[in-house]
Amino acid sequence: MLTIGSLAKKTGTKVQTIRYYEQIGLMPEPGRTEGGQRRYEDAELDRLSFIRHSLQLGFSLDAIRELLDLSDHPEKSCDEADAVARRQLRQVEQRMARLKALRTELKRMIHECSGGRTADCRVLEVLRDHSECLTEHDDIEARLGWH
Amino acid sequence: MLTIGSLAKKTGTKVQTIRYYEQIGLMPEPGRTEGGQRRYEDAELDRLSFIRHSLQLGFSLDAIRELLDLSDHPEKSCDEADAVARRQLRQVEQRMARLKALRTELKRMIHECSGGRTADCRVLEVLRDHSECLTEHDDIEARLGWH
DNA sequence: TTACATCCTCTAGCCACTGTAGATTCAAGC
DNA sequence: GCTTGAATCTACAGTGGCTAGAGGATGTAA
Repeated sequence: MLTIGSLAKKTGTKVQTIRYYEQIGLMPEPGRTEGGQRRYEDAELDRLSFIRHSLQLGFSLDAIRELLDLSDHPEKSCDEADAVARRQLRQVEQRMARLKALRTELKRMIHECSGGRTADCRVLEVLRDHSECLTEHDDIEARLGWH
Repeated sequence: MLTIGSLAKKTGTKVQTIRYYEQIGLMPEPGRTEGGQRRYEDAELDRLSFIRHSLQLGFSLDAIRELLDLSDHPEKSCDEADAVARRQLRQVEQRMARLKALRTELKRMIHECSGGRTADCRVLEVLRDHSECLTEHDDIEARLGWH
């Protein structure tokens, strides 16, 4: 039997975050003491570990919900879990490609700037004039995805 | 003289976004018609282009505020602008390193999964048990940064 | 003048939390 | 049994960077 605080410590989660997961239905409603405090079993520790680890691998809470559901049904085919992971991999690769382009542009900008007054600053100049960019980066998408 | 709609079209921004930038003080309050509609000058078009382009390069609105301020003072040293860009580069490189580790782990997970029932699914297994991971990815930081 | 696209303000929602306020409960020491 | 103080409880507001919608006013071309 774990208090919410020790569950938090064991999983590297904040207490409020656990309550938040319960609120959005990712964690089940746990048992309570007479006084109304939450008490957790090992199954809930496992579930939370699963959630946190999946988050660390970049899955969204929605994707995690899907994965948990699959995990709860051992007799189902694992094709779906596989598909979720592949989708995630694709996203990661897209973000990497995008970051690579950004890095190139930033490096060039910084490299070309040789100090002096902001009036002549290459960094600011490039920011002012998109046409100075070598790479295209017109689409600002997936801004809520992180990493 | 541009309406907010044509400014939006020219810069690839949504109308509401422009109003939002005004609200947070990133864009100045423009002139208005008698009826109260916003009308923009070329200077404002330039400023918005600067903002959008910087966003595409991954700068936060706060960093952009700083850059705009520097750009408004041509006599200042450009060291600061340089520093902002370098900071951004560092962030981009950190995110790339992190994504690379995630990609490795995801690929391994997917590769090892050979179909069948979810009970035996390697994807789910790895998610369940962190110790199966080769790379470390304990810190979930910078979740608000995107790309 | 009439139609209708565009504009206005205001509010709420997105994700995945985080922080705070003020009240209650639990466990250990006396 | 009593006191203390840490941990817990609920409820709500805020983060970044927008986005969507309601409900009404304005601008412009035919």
